[in-house]
Amino acid sequence: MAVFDYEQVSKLAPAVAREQRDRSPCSACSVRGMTICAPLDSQELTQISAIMSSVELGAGAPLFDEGEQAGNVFNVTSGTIKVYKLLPDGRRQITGFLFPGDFLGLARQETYAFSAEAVTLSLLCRFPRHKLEALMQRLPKIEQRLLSIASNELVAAQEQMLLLGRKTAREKTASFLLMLSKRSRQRGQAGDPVTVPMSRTDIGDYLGLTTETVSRAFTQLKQEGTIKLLPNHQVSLARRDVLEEIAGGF
Amino acid sequence: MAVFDYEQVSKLAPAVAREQRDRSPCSACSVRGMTICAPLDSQELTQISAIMSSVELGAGAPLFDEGEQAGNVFNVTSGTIKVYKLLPDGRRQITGFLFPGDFLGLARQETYAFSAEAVTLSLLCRFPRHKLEALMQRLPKIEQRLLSIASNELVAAQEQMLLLGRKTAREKTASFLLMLSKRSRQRGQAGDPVTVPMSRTDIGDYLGLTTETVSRAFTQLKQEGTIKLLPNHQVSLARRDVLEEIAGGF
DNA sequence: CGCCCTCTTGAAATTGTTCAATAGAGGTGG
DNA sequence: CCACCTCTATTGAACAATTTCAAGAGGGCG
Repeated sequence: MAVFDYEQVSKLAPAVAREQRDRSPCSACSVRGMTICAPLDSQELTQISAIMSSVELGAGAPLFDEGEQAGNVFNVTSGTIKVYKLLPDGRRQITGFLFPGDFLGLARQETYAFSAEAVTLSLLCRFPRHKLEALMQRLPKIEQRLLSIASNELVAAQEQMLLLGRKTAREKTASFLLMLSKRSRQRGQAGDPVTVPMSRTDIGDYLGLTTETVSRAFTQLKQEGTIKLLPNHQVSLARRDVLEEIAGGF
Repeated sequence: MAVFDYEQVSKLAPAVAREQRDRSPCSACSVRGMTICAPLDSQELTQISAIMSSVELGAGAPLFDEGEQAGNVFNVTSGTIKVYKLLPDGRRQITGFLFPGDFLGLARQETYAFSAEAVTLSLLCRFPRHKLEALMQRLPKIEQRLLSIASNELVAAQEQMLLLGRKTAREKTASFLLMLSKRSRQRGQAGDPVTVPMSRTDIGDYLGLTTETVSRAFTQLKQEGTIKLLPNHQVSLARRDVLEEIAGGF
């Protein structure tokens, strides 16, 4: 019986979340150094893995919806997740994209304050909230780590508010590409031909723009030679310096 | 010698921060129940007050600037503080207004990620960061409180991103007034004739609009009878239901 | 190989900005 | 206490950026 026997049902998107318990999944975890698990020793990892289960989501599969009982928190181990809020008439604001190593569900409320959905095929570690909270009592390191994560998210959120409130479409797009590049490097991947797994619509909903405006901004940057659009959702930041100049302080 | 002998030098704005140490200031604190001090008993309050000092800022006085060494964290006890980020060319995004009971400076970085400045005459409690961190080791309740505060701020930040990215000027303005009203009630003050201490420019920089657009939105809401503009920075939410309808999900 | 969905491109419409001028409010000094 | 002065708010008109509406092109999957 294989240890990592994630069943492959999730290609059929939007698919239902698949899950599975697992004996020692953390030892092979490629993102442990960046997650809430980072400060834990192997004995503590055993404790946290005891309350953890795995979830696999196909592209487009929902993880949870805003307003739903917030029973779990998650750690992304592979793929891309988007987190968003809706207005009553359906307008959508994506408040963040999550990549491997990112933590999800920090809000200390009864219900989720946002919805979460897979952009691509994704794997996550799931922790029942009440169990993680119990564990935090014994391992204050986890709580400290969460505070540190929350602080970083707060800084990022303010940066995003600056972008949404004060940057032009062109500046927003440049900032977005640099953000993707930076985060790709943070998790040890290439920073230059950067993978852009999400649709133009998703990018627009993240930047407070329409699909069309995002498309035009990409086209303009491409025609100037600042970026190159490559196959397979790859974008080359041909002139990173120019991009940084345009983005203005990212 | 009076216990609360804050010297009155701050009328001359932009004034330099005034400060003063104090023996037992917390006992008279009117916002203790909402701050980081909330979970502490009187013995613990003594400990935290030992590392605290008071700061008074006149209207317009800066508290700190983005990029500055982040040596202190603060608790607002009276007045209004604005927190903002700037683009290289001077465009400004106000990422939050802080009122009595609010905590400031949570970011766990070497330097402040934003600037802070008094909107009105304000009083704050100041804690040297390294001392507060040392105290947190002994009083994990404080750390838990900070995590709870950070979570709430994160939820608010996402709400603000939805506003900035997807709401119209009219919707933003309605949301803003409701936010002020809600927070006024949270600290036990009237929710209806709400005080709007900040300028139209500040409101614009908070909502991602210009002064003129904010002014026009106020005028329109006034002419419809949804709000009434009263003297002394007061606004009556004559038709709160309509305002909520316009704001859309606040 | 073809179909469907996403992306791109164009033109018109709209929202919000910019520029400009007036009105109002608060504070100061006579 | 009143008049003045300055800063803020309001209003108007022209302009610009982005959105909306509408086709067409491209790419990936079955």
